[in-house]
Amino acid sequence: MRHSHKQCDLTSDINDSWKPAVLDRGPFNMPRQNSNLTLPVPPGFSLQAAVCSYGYFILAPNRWDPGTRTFTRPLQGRRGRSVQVTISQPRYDRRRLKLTCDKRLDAPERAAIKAQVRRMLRVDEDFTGWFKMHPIARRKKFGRLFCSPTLFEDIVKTITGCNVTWSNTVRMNQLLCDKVGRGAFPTPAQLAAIAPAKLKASCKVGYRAERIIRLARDVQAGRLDLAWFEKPLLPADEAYQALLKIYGLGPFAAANICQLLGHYDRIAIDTETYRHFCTTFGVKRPKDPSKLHPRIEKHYTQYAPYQFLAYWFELWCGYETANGKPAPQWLPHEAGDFTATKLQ
DNA sequence: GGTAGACCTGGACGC
DNA sequence: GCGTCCAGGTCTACC
Repeated sequence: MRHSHKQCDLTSDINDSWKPAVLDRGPFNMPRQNSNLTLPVPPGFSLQAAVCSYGYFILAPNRWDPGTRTFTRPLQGRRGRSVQVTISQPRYDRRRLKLTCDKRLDAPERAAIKAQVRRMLRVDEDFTGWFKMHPIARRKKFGRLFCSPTLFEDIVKTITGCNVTWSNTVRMNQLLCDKVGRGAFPTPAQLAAIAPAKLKASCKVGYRAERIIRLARDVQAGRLDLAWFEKPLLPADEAYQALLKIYGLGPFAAANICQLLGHYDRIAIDTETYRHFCTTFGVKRPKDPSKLHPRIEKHYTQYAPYQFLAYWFELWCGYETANGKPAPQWLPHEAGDFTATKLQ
């Protein structure tokens, strides 16, 4: 569990600076200003392994550039303004990430941007136990599953991933950013202000519109406190049961959000899990695949409390094999063709 | 508690 | 080009 683990002390804040940018002089040929930040990371940390480890890195507004091995996306700055951040890991100093922001930031804003990056890349989580248990995963630096800068975005992304093909999930997230978030991922306030019918029509989210907007309005009105789910030491089961009470989240979605919160002792079982389990372990797929749940759960008990990481490692390696190259080299259009419906 | 149907979209397929 | 069917997870009504 993320919050029960020993947290790494990576709070030092050195070398942050702002300087006149030469990247963009703007329409009036006036120099703009940006901020360059540094973020300390633990030994052995790999940016590309942390980013290219879970499908959400492909979803808008996230952008991984395989050529430059940099990650870019807008994050929330002060008073909700959008700050475009590019993250790289310099070869000369693997212990720090370089964050290039397109705006000049003050101290609180720098801290906010860093906190979002730390969440996305799970910089503060301690994976010692997992790496000890799984040497192959340790060699591949696999464990930090990519997630979103906010739990709200993680939940919406999970909803858009349910009951739909992956290519459709990609489209929904792109439209949410383009039509609602002005290029960034929509905030609860932005989504709360839209009528479900309008969201359905503009972002092609179908019946999910009501679920997404009800979530946004509950968060916006303070009826749902998402910070509660990120409390240190919150038991995984308590988080799971509370997630199930959110309208639109069932067992799969709640279990998936649990792993995004750093609780790995529960597997989010969907049709992809059935496919993987049956093909990998030579199990005949029953007419009612939900009968496989106890077998799947029992099989991964050997990896407790990291069941989901062990399962996802197998699945992710399978995707890389199917795609003929490691995830950091995938292009966005290449990542949508190897889920359950395509691989069976 | 268990089950069936509806929800929505894009893609595959048959004509 | 058009119509039909299917996949996907959750909710709700019904038994």
